[in-house]
Amino acid sequence: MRHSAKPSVAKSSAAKPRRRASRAATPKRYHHGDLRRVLIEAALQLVGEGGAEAVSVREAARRAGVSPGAPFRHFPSRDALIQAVAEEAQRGFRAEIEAALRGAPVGDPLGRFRCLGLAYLRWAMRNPTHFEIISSRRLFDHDRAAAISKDNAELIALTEQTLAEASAAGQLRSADLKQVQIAGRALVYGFARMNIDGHFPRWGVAGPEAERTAEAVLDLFIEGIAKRP
Amino acid sequence: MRHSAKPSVAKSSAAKPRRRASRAATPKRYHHGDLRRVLIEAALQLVGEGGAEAVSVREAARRAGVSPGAPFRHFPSRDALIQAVAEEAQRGFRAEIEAALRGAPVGDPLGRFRCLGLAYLRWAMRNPTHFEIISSRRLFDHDRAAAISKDNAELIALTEQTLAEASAAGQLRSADLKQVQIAGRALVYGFARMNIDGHFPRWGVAGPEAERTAEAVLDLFIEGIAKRP
DNA sequence: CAATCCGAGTAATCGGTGCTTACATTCACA
DNA sequence: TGTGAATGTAAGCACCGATTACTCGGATTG
Repeated sequence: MRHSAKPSVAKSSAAKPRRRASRAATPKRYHHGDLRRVLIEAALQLVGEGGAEAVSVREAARRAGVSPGAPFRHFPSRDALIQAVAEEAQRGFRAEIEAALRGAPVGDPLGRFRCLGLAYLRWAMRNPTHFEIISSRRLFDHDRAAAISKDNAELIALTEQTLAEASAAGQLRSADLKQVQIAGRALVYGFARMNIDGHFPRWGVAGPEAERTAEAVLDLFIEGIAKRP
Repeated sequence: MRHSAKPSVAKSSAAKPRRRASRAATPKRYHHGDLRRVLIEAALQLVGEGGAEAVSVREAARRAGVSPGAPFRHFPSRDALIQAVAEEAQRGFRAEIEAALRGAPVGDPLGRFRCLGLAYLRWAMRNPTHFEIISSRRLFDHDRAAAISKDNAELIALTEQTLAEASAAGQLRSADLKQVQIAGRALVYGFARMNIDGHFPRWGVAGPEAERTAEAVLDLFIEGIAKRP
């Protein structure tokens, strides 16, 4: 926020300095001990409260009980802080995808493709702020975040490969795999963003219902691309 | 932007006051004449340059050649300015949709549905900043923008009705029209947002190619929901 | 034509923001 | 036990949105 649209989030849970677990307890130290970690958590909290643009370095510092300049010892800029949050989120996302893939059917590529889509949607619905922060290019410089770009490229390659296997197994109707892949991505991305952007209330999709709708929509798409007798 | 990430857009095309067309020309007047209009245009320009969050009242005023406080005579807040921009964008969007619908086949509901999707995608691809500003709920209060909400509801009802006609004509495979509608919306919305959010470069979709890809992806979806022999 | 009303501009100011610099404190290792 | 590096604070810059008191000048009147 710029300033006065958020007039006073302030002064609530500030001033609770932590220290290394291996040290004796003294309630107030000059050195924080784990400020970087706490700042990331505070930023994540701020994302959840008002969107990624609402992350303010000062407010994060305030919540960490530290002076406004302190965060810049750990992050060269606000963007770098947000990028760190994004890397955190990306790790969680990747873990979810890989877990889902481990539980996917082995001899059924299209079924694996469905699992991928389902994991994508489920994670996005349950962690909308995390999803938002890794999805929009404007929030930070994706080119600098090598880990995130690499992760994304690998996941894209993974779906590509899965689709290719499905095609080779004769499970697909269309021959243009690239179009199928982009369409699938647009579908899940669009669904996840509709959730973030607050479209679902006017579509009559309530919160808890959204995850089931997500699955139904994904199945609709997959039936659409599958070869039928 | 918050401040120094955009250090000096300034001082370029400022100080060109306009006046009512029906008046004689005097190059500098105390009263601007059409400040509201010029501010909306400047804001639209700013959206195009740095995203909707980069719209700054001061910069808009600067480009209109007017003092920083002047815009608040026309808009009670920054959000109100952005909302005015959004209403402008929504008018253009609606006009595009209606034009496409006039040129759509009459006896072919699914064909009309395709026309709707195509118009949506084409407008979104050609006016990404306009699309962005009406798509995200966080940028302004949609509930206050009655015109936009009404427009949206009407367009949603239109696609619903078109789908119902297609279903009645036996053109659809699935019986759950609501899911088909949401899936279609997620597809086109996701595609449009992928464009805005800068995803296409890493998908190997270049700029001019995007519009053709959009059409192909839409056709893939429609074939997927259509009843086949 | 002159007086005046009031819409629409200016100038100054406030608090909030990202970020930088100079300084202070503490930790960890020699 | 010192001492340098790491990490905090304090102060201040430029910018932002928003408010207030003022001032200008176009249009409406008598």
